[in-house]
Amino acid sequence: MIPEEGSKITDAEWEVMRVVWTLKKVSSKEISDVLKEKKDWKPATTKTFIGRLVKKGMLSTEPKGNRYLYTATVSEDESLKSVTDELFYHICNKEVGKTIAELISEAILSHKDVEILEKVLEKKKEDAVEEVECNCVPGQCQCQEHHHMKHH
Amino acid sequence: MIPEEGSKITDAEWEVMRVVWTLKKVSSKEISDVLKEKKDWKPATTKTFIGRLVKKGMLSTEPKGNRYLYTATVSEDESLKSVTDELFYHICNKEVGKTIAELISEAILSHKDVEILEKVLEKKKEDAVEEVECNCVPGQCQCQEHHHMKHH
DNA sequence: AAAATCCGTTTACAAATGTAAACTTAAAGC
DNA sequence: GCTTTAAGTTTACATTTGTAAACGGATTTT
Repeated sequence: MIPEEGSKITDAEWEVMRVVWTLKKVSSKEISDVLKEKKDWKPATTKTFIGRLVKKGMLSTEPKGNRYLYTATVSEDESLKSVTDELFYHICNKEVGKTIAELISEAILSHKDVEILEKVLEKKKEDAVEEVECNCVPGQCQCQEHHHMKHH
Repeated sequence: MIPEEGSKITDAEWEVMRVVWTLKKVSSKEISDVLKEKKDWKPATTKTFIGRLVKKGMLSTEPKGNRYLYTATVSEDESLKSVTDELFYHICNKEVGKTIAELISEAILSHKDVEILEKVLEKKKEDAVEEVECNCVPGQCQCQEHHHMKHH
């Protein structure tokens, strides 16, 4: 089954997916063992989420004996993309830079990470724009205030 | 009223908050006009979210005539923090650098943004660590595989 | 063979969320 | 003064989410 267009992974489901992404091909027991540890979920709870993920097409099943082995149909990176989109959905395009800056300030990074980021930034210079276009509706960010907003 | 510790702003509520953050002190009509435009919400819908936000303490009210003017009790930056925390909650600490790198690659940034990011990175060098500690439960990221994972 | 266990499936159920109408009351218009 | 309107409050209701027990069939254990 192919995951529905735009099917979202909830927080609880994400916990399950992480286990599958890590272990690649797992039994439900392996999953619920991990989440028993981390979240103190009853096996029944984990089963529910596995079931929902299968129904959503995020997990595929391969029979092994009378049981299943589960694998992910979407990569962690792809899924992470929806989470970051979610983040940027909340702010004005113009603020994206500033927001990333904050992320960096607050993050714990290794020297190697910093190096990588420097490289990415260097590359980014190529397609950096003169000015980022605001994408907001008037009344949801300051940028357009002058040309669109009513005065009261 | 002070916002409850850790009260979350839902996606729909976020739309309302953005209007308030932008216009600083608004009537419910101003809010629902904006969201009529953007989300095609009936005024009743916007009213519901305003009400919930007031109850949660995210909006404070100041009477004006027999109506209210609403203001935010939390800043956009503070609130954004919860959204970004949410993001990093989903991944291993070790992957934070890589994830930020992806954000940068995909983002539309201005030259100025790039400059700012370079500065932040420069500063970050001061407290960059040798190696980022993994914070995952075994079975939820690869890092620990060798020392903790069972073999099957 | 009977009992205990394991796993997938079904059902349950409260809280949160999105969406909105209905109700109430005060103000504004006629 | 009555009517319409506008804003705040209450109620409604379907869906999603988190959490889990119950059920049913296969399997392993005794």
